[in-house]
Amino acid sequence: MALSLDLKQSIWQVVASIPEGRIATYGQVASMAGQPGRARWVGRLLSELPEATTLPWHRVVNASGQITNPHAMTQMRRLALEGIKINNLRISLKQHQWQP
DNA sequence: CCTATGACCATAG
DNA sequence: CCTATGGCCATAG
Repeated sequence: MALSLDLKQSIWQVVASIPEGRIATYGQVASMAGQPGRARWVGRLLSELPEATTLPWHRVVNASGQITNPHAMTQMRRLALEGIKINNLRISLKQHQWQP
C-alpha cells in the first residue's frame, strides 16, 4: 500500500494523543491508527521526524517496553521528566502503558 | 522482479 | 532472561 499523507497523519495523531507520563508500543500505535501490522512503518515514520518536532515520539517503545532507537539518551531524559521509571533501557509496560 | 534494510512483533526453546 | 526464526511492510537500489 502506498503511503498517503492521510496514513501518516493518522499515525501522528495517535502518537500526539498519548498522555504525558504514559507510553505506547509501535504495534499499539499502528493498530490504534487503524493499520495493524505496520509497527515497523511507525518506527520509520518517527525516524523521519524533524528534530524540532513537538510530537511526543519519546512515549513510543517496542513491544517489550524497551527503548530501541538512535535517540535513547533524549528519550530517557524526557520520560524521566514525566515520572517514568527506566531500568536499563527498559520500562514496565504493566505500569506505564497507555490503555485508553 | 529481486534483494537488503529497519526506532517491529510473536512464538518457541 | 536470552537467542533464533519467521513474519511483517514500505523504501531504496
